[in-house]
Amino acid sequence: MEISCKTEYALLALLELATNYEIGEPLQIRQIAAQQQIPDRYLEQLLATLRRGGIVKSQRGAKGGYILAREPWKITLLDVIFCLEGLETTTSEDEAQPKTVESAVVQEVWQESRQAANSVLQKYTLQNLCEQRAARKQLNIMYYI
Amino acid sequence: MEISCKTEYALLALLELATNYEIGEPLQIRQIAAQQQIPDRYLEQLLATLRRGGIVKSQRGAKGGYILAREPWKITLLDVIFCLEGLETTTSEDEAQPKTVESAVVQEVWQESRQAANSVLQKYTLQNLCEQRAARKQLNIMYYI
DNA sequence: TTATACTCCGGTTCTCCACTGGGGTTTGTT
DNA sequence: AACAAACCCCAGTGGAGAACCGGAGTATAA
Repeated sequence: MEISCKTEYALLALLELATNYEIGEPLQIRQIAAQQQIPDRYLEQLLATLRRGGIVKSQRGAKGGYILAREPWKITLLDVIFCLEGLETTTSEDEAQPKTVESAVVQEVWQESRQAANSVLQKYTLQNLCEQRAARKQLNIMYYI
Repeated sequence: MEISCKTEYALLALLELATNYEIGEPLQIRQIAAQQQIPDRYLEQLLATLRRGGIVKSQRGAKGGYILAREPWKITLLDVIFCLEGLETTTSEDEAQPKTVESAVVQEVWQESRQAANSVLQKYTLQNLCEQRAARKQLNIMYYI
């Protein structure tokens, strides 16, 4: 139940893109990686996944980089998770049919619990996170006064 | 976010123990393993963990086996999960302090989502699962009529 | 044309999970 | 007391996936 490194990297990068969204200019991988301390070659792969998932758009060539594919308040955290982790598990069409009545019951409860977690993740958008970050940075400044 | 094999095995075994709880006689690993199609040497380790966590009690020697440490309605699914997966992650005292404000915000949301999942798992006890199983078996019988 | 920046592909290292095996030790039964 | 059933501890293996790294392209603004 730990937050995976991959997901955290992706969200940190998306936060950078969200703050730059209104400017309209693309952010480059190098900049994001340096800002958030992420290995750049790895971040490259994550952004490629996000692009295929329709979360971000890429601009090739000089002065290129990445931009959010839509407004920050239209991207929920659940969108991001699904894009990153949802595909691989459902590709091989392994429905994992429960064989016994017992395991069916267990999996039902599990699904309900996962649904509860997802509904929380659906509440939050990149915009929300940006606001929370701003509020928290204000707090940090006040501590130093 | 998949249910781990370990957790499912443990819950299936505990369901067996819960149905036998009123009888008072211990159930042996071999019996549980055969009933629920679990590798017995692996189940042995899981039951040892559950014993150290105070979920089950063991009776050594001939006619020995395992019994629930308390009544089935006093054991929640969250108890079981914590016992199985909670310890290992917190042993090495790696508090994983978020370095940046951004990652702190992300982890806060993550924690809220996990809390939502946990509160669902806390609602359900082994007793509940037994009842659901019984209800579902009735359904299965009706399909055959 | 050229430098920039993304894109595709493959490999490597590392950790964890599911599982197996070989010894023990405890304890009820005979 | 001897025995066997059953738990108990420790150690190792194979496969899968995660986190990276690197090279060789390819598109595109300047």
